[in-house]
Amino acid sequence: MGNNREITNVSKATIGRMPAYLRYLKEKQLQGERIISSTAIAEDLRLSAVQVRKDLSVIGSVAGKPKLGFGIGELIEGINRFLGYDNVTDAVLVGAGGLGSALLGYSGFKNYGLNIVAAFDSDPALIGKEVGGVKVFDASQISRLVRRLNVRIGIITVPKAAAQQVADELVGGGVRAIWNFAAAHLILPENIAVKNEDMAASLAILSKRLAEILYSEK
Amino acid sequence: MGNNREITNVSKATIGRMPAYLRYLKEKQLQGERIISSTAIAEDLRLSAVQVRKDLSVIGSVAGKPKLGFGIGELIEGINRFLGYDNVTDAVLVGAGGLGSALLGYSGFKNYGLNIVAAFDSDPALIGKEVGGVKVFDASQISRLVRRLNVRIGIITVPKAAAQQVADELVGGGVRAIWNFAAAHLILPENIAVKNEDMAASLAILSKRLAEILYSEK
DNA sequence: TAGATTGTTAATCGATTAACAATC
DNA sequence: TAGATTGTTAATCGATTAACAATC
Repeated sequence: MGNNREITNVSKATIGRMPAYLRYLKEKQLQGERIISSTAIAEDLRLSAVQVRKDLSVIGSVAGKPKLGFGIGELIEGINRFLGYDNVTDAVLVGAGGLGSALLGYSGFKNYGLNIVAAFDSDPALIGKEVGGVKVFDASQISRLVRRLNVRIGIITVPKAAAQQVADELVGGGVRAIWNFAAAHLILPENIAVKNEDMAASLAILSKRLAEILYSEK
Repeated sequence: MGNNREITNVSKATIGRMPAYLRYLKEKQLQGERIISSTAIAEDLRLSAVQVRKDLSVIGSVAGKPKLGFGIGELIEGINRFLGYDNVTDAVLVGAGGLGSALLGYSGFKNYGLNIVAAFDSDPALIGKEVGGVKVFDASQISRLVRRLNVRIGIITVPKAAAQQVADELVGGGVRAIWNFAAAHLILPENIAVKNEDMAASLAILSKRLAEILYSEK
């Protein structure tokens, strides 16, 4: 995150595919490959080769070589830089219940440039404990602690009913980006980045696709 | 899920917004409202009024009344039917670890027409136990049990390395739709619906937006 | 050199938004 | 009736794909 110097005129779709490229390329590198063509990437990732080339072109520093392809190491380095994985950003998580503690226990976020430095909950049984190596504080301390720790990213994993208030407190403490796992749509100022992780939306899309498939076979 | 009679020519984007409309309308209904205009919905949900009307138009049965707006009860019923929430579909979940047990403990899926009837794991400490009221079976039984239970939806919450094999076994048992929470991209036949829940992709989009906001203020 | 692959410009496709007639 | 709101057609915007020249 941190210092992505160039300002992004890159589509959300492209940004969203970058982590998948990164995972794929790392795997190839592990298998001892050093060079790969957009055609090969496209085939394995079920994309079109043009799209792969267009996506990869946003990593300013990397250029493919006609006839040969792209240097895998170079691409990995470029994507890491593009996504800001090279310098870690601090975050806090609010709601150390089921989903919250699952996220706290997930060690992979560090690879994605995210470091959860504190958690909050209103349950006295959780306050003061550690979950996934992260200390849980009283939810009443959100604004104060977020400000003191100078945190810019907040993760919300509280029940729907509490989500808006939590969001307001995070923003009050200086948070500028909210990753919202609650099934509630938050009302926030324009200059706050919000990403809703709407499970119901995902499930709806999957279910409709399933219905289509089953229907088309009848 | 179940019996969505009409075949969907509805965009993924529209389908994805439906659960948000539903939540919003239920809330309004709870507040005692009976009628609402597309303008009001749009304002609260930060959408455009035209988009709201276009989205709602896919619910064949519902028609708004010029000057008045839409009947809230009618809309709720229509969206429930559209999304197939009126008849529940069975699913299985593989990987009863952190994220898996969080999902098993989440009672809300039933409202979304999803009923998790069995879980699987390879950890002997979990097999035979119940998590969130759902029994955990040995992962070696996936295909057999899925077939016997006649399940069509599989949820994957295993580590990356195991995801492809689990997917293959689910499909082998007759699953036709996979909700994949593993950071792995699955290779599956054309006629299987897949929805990847790629946390890294979401986080990347959020981080880029944050970087833009912070940059634009400097 | 010949052939494979890149990188870019133009065309297409899909989704959103603007314009406006219909109507309660 | 007058005014607000719906529903639809056309225009715009954004993302993907096709076409093709450049090049190692």
